[in-house]
Amino acid sequence: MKLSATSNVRQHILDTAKPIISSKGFVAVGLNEILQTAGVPKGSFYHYFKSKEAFGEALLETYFADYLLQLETVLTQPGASAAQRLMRYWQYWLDIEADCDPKGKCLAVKLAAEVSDLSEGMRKVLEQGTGAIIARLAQTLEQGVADDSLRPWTESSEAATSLYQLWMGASLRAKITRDRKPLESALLATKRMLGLD
Amino acid sequence: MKLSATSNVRQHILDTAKPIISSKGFVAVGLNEILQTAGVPKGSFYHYFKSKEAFGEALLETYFADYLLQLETVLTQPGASAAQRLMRYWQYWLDIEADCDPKGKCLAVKLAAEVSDLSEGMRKVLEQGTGAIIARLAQTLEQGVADDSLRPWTESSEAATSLYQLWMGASLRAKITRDRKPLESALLATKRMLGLD
DNA sequence: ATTTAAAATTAGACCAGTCGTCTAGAGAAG
DNA sequence: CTTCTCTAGACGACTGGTCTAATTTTAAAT
Repeated sequence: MKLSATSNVRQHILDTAKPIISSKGFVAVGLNEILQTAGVPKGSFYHYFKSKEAFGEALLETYFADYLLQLETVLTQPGASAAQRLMRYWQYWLDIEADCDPKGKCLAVKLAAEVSDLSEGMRKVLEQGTGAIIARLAQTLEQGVADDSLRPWTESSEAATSLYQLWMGASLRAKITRDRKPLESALLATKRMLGLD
Repeated sequence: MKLSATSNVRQHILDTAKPIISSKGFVAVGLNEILQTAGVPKGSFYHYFKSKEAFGEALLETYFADYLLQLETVLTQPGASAAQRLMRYWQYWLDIEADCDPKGKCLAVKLAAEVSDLSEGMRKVLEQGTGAIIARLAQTLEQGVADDSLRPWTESSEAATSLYQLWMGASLRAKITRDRKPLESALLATKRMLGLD
């Protein structure tokens, strides 16, 4: 079994597609563009994915898997209070989303609106992925309550939900205005909502 | 000059397109679908708009114009405090965005991510439109400070920005989850941020 | 009132591009 | 030497936005 090679090509397609779709969207990008960039013939694509939609689901799945891994490392930095770890996360978010190049930006923000009325499968992955992120944030909020480094205005999972959504909205508006002010507003509001000032 | 008829057809195309694009997005919808639905021949389109992109700009322009008008009536309801008028606005937002049918929903939320990396023209309209909404909200926040019906955590325009973005994010996530919880979280957070509890 | 010039509107051709299919064969594994 | 995975890319059926040329409508002038 050549399973490693199999997943290499598959993963290579996914890796190539990420920055392209991240900047142009899902519908606007054709398979041709992705496959030419990846140097993979079209015939192979349908060996690894049964349709463009299935490919979209896989793209989001791997994206969230990676994201959650990174999130984990940020939120478990040793020698920092829960509040500090959390704020470092938002700071990362700000830096990434304030960058001009859309390639590295959050796929959830980019695709949520476009895709969730279009593909039930992709919508579900988005739902599960964002849910997992929020759950992980809630966990750190709990820790912050325990170590008394922050004081959320409400129950942890409720607070995590609102904070995550606040940042989604800020990122969306940052796409519109093309500057970091929306994100800086979010940072300020976040501090306030966590009782950090 | 048949100027009225001209703008009628033009406006008719715009009106027809709004719900379609509101539910399927900009790129995913072809001119054919819009024009067939509108009963306008394809050849006519380029008489009224110089390109699909120009049409997109016009669509957003009329959308924001209408929106600001409605916003104005909600925020000037007589016999209510600034806080009450503002909360009624968010409640409207919640009701619209929690509805299953995407046709009536906010075009800014639907199109921001998809379009602002794609068309500079549409991005600018989005920027100007959301800016105007935020400015109008800030005005009511000021009034609320004046009549002492609410106590924002920061300067009015900063607060208006964060609130609007919070609701954009909540709407985006409501699209993902297909329920009203994200919006209810936003409502709760809003009340808290305005010192209404 | 009839003709004519001009403008508004439409029909449909156009080609590049879409997703997905399909047949053929290359390459590796057992 | 058979079997199976994977590659190759032409192909079909269709849709995309755009544009030019023709038609219809309007207004003006005789």
